[in-house]
Amino acid sequence: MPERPATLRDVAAAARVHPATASRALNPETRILVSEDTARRVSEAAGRLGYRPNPVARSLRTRRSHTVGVLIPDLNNPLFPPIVRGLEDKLGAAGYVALIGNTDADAGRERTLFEQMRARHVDGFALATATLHDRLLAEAAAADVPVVLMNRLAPDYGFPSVSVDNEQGARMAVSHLARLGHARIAHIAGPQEASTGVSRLRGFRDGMAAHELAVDESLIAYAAKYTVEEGTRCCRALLARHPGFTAVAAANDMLAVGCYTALDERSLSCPDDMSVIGFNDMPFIDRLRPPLTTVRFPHYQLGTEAAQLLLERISGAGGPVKILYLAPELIVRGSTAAQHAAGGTAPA
Amino acid sequence: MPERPATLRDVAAAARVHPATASRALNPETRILVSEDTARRVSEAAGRLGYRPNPVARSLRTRRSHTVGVLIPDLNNPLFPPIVRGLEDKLGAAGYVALIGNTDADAGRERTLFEQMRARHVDGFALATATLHDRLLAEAAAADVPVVLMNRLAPDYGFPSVSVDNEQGARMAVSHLARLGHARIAHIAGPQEASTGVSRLRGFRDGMAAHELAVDESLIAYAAKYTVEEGTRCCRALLARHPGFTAVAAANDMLAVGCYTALDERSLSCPDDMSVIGFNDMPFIDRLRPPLTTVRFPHYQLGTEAAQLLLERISGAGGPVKILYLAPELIVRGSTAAQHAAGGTAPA
DNA sequence: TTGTAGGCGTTATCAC
DNA sequence: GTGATAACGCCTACAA
Repeated sequence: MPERPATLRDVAAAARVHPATASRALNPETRILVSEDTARRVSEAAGRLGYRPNPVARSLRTRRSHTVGVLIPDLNNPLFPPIVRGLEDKLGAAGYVALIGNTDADAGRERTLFEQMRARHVDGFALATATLHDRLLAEAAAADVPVVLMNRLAPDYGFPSVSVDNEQGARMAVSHLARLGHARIAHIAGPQEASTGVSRLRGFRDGMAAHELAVDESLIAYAAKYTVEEGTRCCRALLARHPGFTAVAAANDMLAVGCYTALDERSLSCPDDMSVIGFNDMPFIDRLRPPLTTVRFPHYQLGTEAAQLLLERISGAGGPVKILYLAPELIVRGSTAAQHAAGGTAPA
Repeated sequence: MPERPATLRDVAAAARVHPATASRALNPETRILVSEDTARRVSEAAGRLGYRPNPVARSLRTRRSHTVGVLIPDLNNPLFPPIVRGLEDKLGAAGYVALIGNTDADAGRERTLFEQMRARHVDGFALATATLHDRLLAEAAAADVPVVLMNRLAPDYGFPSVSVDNEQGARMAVSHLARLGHARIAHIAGPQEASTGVSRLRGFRDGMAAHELAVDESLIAYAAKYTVEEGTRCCRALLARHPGFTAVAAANDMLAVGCYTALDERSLSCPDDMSVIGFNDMPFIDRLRPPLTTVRFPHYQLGTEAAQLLLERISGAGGPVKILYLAPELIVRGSTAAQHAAGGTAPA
């Protein structure tokens, strides 16, 4: 057991070569430059001494930290853990580690974290916090930092991205409700500064049109954040206006869960009095009361694909910017039901 | 906008001092060594040039990475995100960042991650994966690496730790069931290589004894992991033995959720036919069907306290090793009910 | 094929 | 109080 961890010099000395040669022998890229025999001697010595290259020194020299910054709204939102795991698993296999930052959807916090990560010389960023008009993204683009967007788009800045086809997913949600006989359908829209918010709203409108259903603008509520509380607030507002709707399509599962609370307050039963559909199919949502009908996409895979794209950018592979869409899938559970004659919250 | 980020040399040149002096002026610890006037000139120049110290170079020199390794079983277990957030928030405030590793309760993966993090020169570890007899911990102790244990204990190795008082919590769970009139109470024990598993089992026994209830060993099932699937498997096994029990105390919420599935399979109603109580009060568990009665402790605070203890160890403050216990709290919800005469799964 | 030399950016340890 | 110097561990022209 070496008191002080073995360094390249130690290995070189043990193999009776110059440190530079040892470096070449140990580095896969340059191993060909060194003779078969010395290469073997060096790696044998390295193994014997338990040599581990010092990544800090390597980073200083190569200006690569093998570290990436990951910005998400909040790890407590169950949507993100599987995405982060996908990302970390893929990055880890390539020798990278992720620094996670939670922005709480606060632009100031986001900027602080971004700066701190840049100061730590991360090699790139995976951002799940992009907004459509985003100063941070503008700066990142100007500074030519490798960036990949997760779950959200920001077409103005030309970054690669991985996300579900939100419009398609929202259309599927509306179609499901329409086929169940619902005609007066409310929408709780997500924040309109995020692409998810506007795309799902657009998908909602398209879906309604496809079924020749009228969109009542008073049946669209706008959530300021993707939180349970905002879902409750929006659903309360819709119920207070009380225009006799029988179903709610929420822009994501958190908002849908918030609806449950608002319905409970009025002793309205889901799905008997009101159908609710979400978006994301986040973990455990299938075990709620009632199990939520929702639109699924593969979270873990979103993470691995994002990692893949980011690694490509970091390795400097120019090529065209890839925009990857994952297919949504409708998951029917217990929160939606056929509209029966007397159902709904008919106007007084 | 400087093309190349400003370095300490640049600042020194701009302030017309030697780099070493600039370093002293900028470093809070050594600022007193430098004259009022030059200190001002240097920081002014630093500000003007937008100087950001290069943490990689600093790490190489100081052998401090301002980075800590965090090992947890699985980020997808909803218990961990709030703990990790507490940890990260506290560490971040002190200029540290966390590297998260998911071990999936696999000793091999754990070792690999540990080694990789050591290779990256993390300044310490926060471990939520400790087992009672743990080679990794033995080595960490021998190597004198700063370590703090989260949620679990390992008394043999003398590390500081933060956890809930598991025995007390388990006793509270049993008392709750006993007061509801349950006498034949089953326990789904956690893995016995983890302190949580043995402490909660001991608390279960103590609680039963306190209420003068007999512990039927055939009513104790042992889960190999803290997963929903294991909970289902264990509950199935208990029901198959069918010894007329009316309540289950599970060693954690995941196991309790697994019970729901097993009960559903037999068309047994919770809480009418069977009361179920969990442990942890993890996020969203209050919205399950039925809402789970459980034992709560403050997750976020566990993270912040662990960060605090770790920072103390890293800063080299010797002192006695602190073992911190957080108080458990019983949270009564809909999964437990009074035992009624005809209830339970009476033997055939 | 291997050795030499220099430097990545910072800080510790000397002198002055 | 400040400057000079060296080193942290590694990589890479360039030279031999």
